[in-house]
Parts: sequence; C-alpha cells; structure tokens
Amino acid sequence: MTQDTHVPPPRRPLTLRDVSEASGVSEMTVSRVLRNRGDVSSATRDKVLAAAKRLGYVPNKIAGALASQRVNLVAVIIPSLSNLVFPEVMDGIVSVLEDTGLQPVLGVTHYRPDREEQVLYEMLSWRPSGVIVAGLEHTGPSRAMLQSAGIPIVEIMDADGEPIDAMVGISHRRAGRMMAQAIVDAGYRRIGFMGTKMPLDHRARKRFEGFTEALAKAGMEVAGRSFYEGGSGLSKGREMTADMLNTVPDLDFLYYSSDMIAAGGLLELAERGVEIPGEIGLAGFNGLPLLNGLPRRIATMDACRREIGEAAAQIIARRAGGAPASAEDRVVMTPKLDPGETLLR
Amino acid sequence: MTQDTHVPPPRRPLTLRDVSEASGVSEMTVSRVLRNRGDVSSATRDKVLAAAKRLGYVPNKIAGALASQRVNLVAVIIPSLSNLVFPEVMDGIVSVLEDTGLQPVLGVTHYRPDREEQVLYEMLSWRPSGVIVAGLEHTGPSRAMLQSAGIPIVEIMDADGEPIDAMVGISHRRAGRMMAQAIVDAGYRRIGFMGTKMPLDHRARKRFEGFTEALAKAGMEVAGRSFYEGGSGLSKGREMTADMLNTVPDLDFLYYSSDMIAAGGLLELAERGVEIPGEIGLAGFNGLPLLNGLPRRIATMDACRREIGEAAAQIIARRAGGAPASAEDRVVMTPKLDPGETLLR
DNA sequence: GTGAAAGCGCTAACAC
DNA sequence: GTGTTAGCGCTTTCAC
Repeated sequence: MTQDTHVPPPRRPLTLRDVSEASGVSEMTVSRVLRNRGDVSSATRDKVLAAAKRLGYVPNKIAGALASQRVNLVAVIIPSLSNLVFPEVMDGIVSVLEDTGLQPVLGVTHYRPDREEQVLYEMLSWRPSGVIVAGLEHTGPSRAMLQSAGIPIVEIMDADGEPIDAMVGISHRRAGRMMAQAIVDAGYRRIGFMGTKMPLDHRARKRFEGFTEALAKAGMEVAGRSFYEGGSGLSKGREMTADMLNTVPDLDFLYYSSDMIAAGGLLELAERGVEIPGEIGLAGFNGLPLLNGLPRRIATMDACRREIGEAAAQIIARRAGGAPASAEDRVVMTPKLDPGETLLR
Repeated sequence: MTQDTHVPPPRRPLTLRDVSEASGVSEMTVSRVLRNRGDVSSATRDKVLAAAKRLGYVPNKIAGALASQRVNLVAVIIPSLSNLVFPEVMDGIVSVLEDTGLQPVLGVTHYRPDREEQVLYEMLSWRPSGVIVAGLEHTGPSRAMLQSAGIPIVEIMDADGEPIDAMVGISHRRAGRMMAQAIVDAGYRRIGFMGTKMPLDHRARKRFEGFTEALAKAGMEVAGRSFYEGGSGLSKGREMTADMLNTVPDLDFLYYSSDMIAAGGLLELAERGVEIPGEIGLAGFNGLPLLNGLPRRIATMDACRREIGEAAAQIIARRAGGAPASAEDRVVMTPKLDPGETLLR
C-alpha cells in the first residue's frame, strides 16, 4: 500500500493523525496503542507500531497532558549545584524517578528566597505532579503557591520546622548539638568554628545554633569563629585554618561546616606537624565518602543526602500513583556521627 | 464590587476565565497582560494584575505551549550525576538558562545507550526548545530522533567526531596525547595508567587512546594499567596506586583518569615517603580546583566543564531566540595542561 | 486598546 | 475491539 519506505524528515512535527492515516487505524486507537491502554487486537497494534516507527513519530505530551490533566514532570528546587551535597540529593531523586516515568525539572535558587518564588511560579505553571524543594523557609507568596497547588509538596534536607505537606530531612539543630556533645565529651575545651557565611543557608545556621546551644549547656562557648564566602575547596580549609590558628591561641578542636574544608584543615595541621587528635581534634559535616583516604579519617556526620532524595522521590511517586497523604510522608532521618580518627583521644 | 478579599483555596486550578471574571476583562486581554504582549491600557492592566494576584492565579503553560507551539523547556541529557564533572556542566547550563526564561529538564543515562534512547524519546515528547546531550555517540534511533526533531541539538564534552548539529567540547584524544607528550618530554619512561573501566565512557576511552598513541610515537608504551569500577574517591586512588606499585616494578610516573584518584595516589605516595616528582611523577585529569591545597598541586588538564555548559546553553538560547544555525555553533575548546608540581622535575 | 472565534494535538467518555 | 464527539486552557488571528 505505502510504496515508499524512505521517509523524508518532516518539516512539520508528526501528529497522531499522520500515524492514523499511515496505518489506516483511527486516531483514538493509535493513541491507545501508543499508551498501552485498553484492549487492542495485536493485529492493529502491530500495524500502528510499525507505522509509528517508520514515520519516527514522537508523541506530543503537551497535548496529552492538556487533555488528560496528567503531567509526568516533578519540580525539583535546590539552592545550588556547586555544593557537592545537592547533586547527591538529585542523584537519589533521579534514581527513584527514572523507574516511575516521572521526569525532574530543575530549578536553582542560589539561596535567594525571591529566586525561589520566581522559580516556583515558573515550575508550577507546568502543573507538575509534585514539588521537591530544599528547606522549610519560604516567602509568603511561595508558601501560598505551594499550599494551593493541589499537588504533593516535599520539603527536604531540614526537619526543624513545620512542613507544608510532606518532609524528608534531618534536624540540623540536633546535628549541631550532637557534634558539640561529642566534642565536649571527648574532653576538648577550646573550640574554633569555621563555616560558610550563612545569612540564607538556614541549615548551616541551625547547625551552628544547635552547636553553640549545646556548648552553652556545658558552660562553654566557641573560642573562635570565622565565616567564608565562595567555593569550598581544600585550599579554603587550609587558609581558614591557618588564620584561625594564628589568631586564636590554644585551640584544641576545630569544627568545620563541611568535610571538604575540614580536609583542608587536616592537611594544614599535618603539614605544621600538629598531632591529631592529640594536640588538636577536628570534625566536619556531611560524610563525604569521597574523602576517605586522607591521612586520618575525619570525624563527621552523615547528612543522609542520597537517602533524602530517594525518600522524597518515593513520596512523590506514591502520591502521583494515587496514594493519599499519610504520616509516612514526614520522614525525620537521624544523622549518624562518625568519630573517624580525629575526635576521640 | 468584589466584596470579599478572603479567597479560599480553590479545589479546581484557576484558569484565565476566573481571572477574566474576577476582573471584568476579557480572557484575551488578561492573557495579554500576563504575558506583557501588545498594548493594554494601564488601567485594565492594573485591574487584571490585582485580580490575578488576589486569586493566586498561576498560568497553565501546558495550554499555552499547545496553543503557541512554544515551549521553554530544554532537555539536558547526561550520563551520571555522581561524577563531579556533570554537576559542574549542569551548573554552567543552569547559570545561562536562568537569565533566558528557559528551564532544564534533566535526564540521566548511566552511560547506557538504550537509556539515552528512552530518555530522549521522553524528553522530545515535550517538544523542548533544544537538546543538550553529552557525547557524540548515539544509537541509530537516537540519531534519527535528534536529526528530525527540528530543534537545536548541542552535543557536549567531546569534539572527536561529527556532531548532528552544534557541538561544544574538547578533543579527549588530543588531551590524552598532550599529557603523554608532556610526560615523555619531562623524561619519564615507565608509566602506569589507572582509570575507570570504560566500555561505554567514550571520552575516557578516547583520552586513553590518545595517550597510548602519543606514547607509541615516542617508542613507548604504558608499563602497567589498571581499571576500576564504582565511585572515584581518594581511597580508590590509594588502593589502586598501592596495587600498581606492588605489581609493576620501577614505575616513574602514574597517570590517572581523574584528579580525585590522582589525589589518592599522591597521598599514598607521600605516606610511603616516595619523593614527588623526583622518584615518581603523577598527573590526573579534570582540573578540580576543589583539590588545590593538597601537599602538592597535581598536574592535570582542565576539561572546561563549566564553560562547556555555558557555551552550550548560549547556543540553545540564541537559536531559541530565532538565530540561525551558524559556524559559531561548533566550539572546540582547548584543554589547558597545568603541570602543577608533580610533573616537571 | 479590546474582544470573539477558531484551533493547537491530544484523551475522556461514550457509542457501537 | 474500535470509532466518534467534545473539550482540556490557552494563543493566534482578525474584527472592531
């Protein structure tokens, strides 16, 4: 019937109608075949699939979504990509979503609430099946949008606060307290803190608050603190550590807001011939397995990054599949303290 | 007129019609206001904006896209998120897209061509404004889809091959050759190579091919090689280096497929008291600034990751803005060799 | 400067 | 098992 098998690249994108005409099957049935919906005889099914393949037909999900009111997109909103942590969370999200037919749309806020609001608006206008957003702090309009969106909202990475809907994270305040407690228990007394400037990084702030709070309970406070901006590399850790040691005398412990700068600190101390943890102990945050292999395993706390991404995606997938909101949708994970070899002496 | 300012959360998502009724302005004009298109008197404009805000209206891009045949999504397809390199490229992409109103949809292939094909099909069905895809190697059906999609396609991170449309990357073969040449020139003779298993990582393969090819030209070949699977952390570098040193005698240089495992190697050598580069030199790949701060700056080659992402996104943005395909859309970047402190002696 | 009609490419619902 | 009809929520086009 169709005499030429050579199909020139179409100038106009193909539609169901094209496949319908090429196969002699109604649009509706073609649609059914392509979506594996309803009963279709294997004879027509084969005809349709052959035609679709020959033409190189790719369905139009825009039209499909409009008609069916179903969208397989999931909005994922994170503060940054340059901090190692977020790609790991994304990885967890992606690994779960890819088995469900859902696709992540990515938005990056650079820790700015106004950007978050804007990104959220953009994303919600795609009527996604769900939203995964980092943090519990949002502008008023953002909260309003999330609340009235009528789709599952999962706030991740933080558990210190009331979620709008679902939540998966750790308590950073608690993480800070746990680490402080461990440091105090190990007998350290003069502690220096180094971390990012955190006007808008609420998780870092909460960790630090928890940390100082637990120290206070033990009748102590940090002997020195310094905050940096920009990338967190080893060299940043070295510089800050050098500064700290030169500025604040008699420190016996250094607490860093990330493993990467802690690793820099470790290298700096090692080069200075400081005995670790004999003279000075140290700890970071995040549990980056990447960094095992350093002269000493750094004390750290696992932030459950991948697991958080996975759990969040699972909640979205469940709800998108029709499951009702449930208590299981609020997951507070417990960060694990790993004393490594730089804390206990 | 509208007596209540309290707006209960709607059960049904709001439509233009709702805003139209609430403001007493036709749907068409509401649409114009919300898109900043055409001339609208500032009186009506204000009425409309007030109503939209009060109701919490979020436009429906699905319907908009179907009607206008314009979609602000860009498909981004990468092999993995767990390799540091890809988040960096993503970061470059995102940083450019966010100023253009385009949004990335993310697909991860895990280096599997069949996954790429599937992901591509999914993504193209959203009729995105463009595709950014890692690598030049694709299955037949993938190529066919890309070719007939009628949208800008930017293949990134590799320049050894013919792109379907646009291309931004470096020649990994050349990068391998350059490093080999530098190593030979520095007088090393017994070289060990350590890298990932690369049945499907074409860039790693090409780099290695270029490397051995240039060695061959100098009448040499690698004295030892080993390949690993799984995550690339410092400890992996240490283990592999230990194995290599124990297995292959008299090595005077170690070439690693990534900076992270090279860093592990550096730490292993340092611990063994090996003089670097006096006794053994080493080099990695990627130019991770994260790792500056190690006892020695590792010789490496910058893969221009962020720049590649930025350039790719710029091409998409230009073309989405109506610019025609041009010669500028094929960008071959030159990896910069950084000898650090572990190559020249 | 504003509005009315038509239709984007699909799928839900129902008829056969 | 297959086809027909209506309509998803916008934007395009054209009329005023």
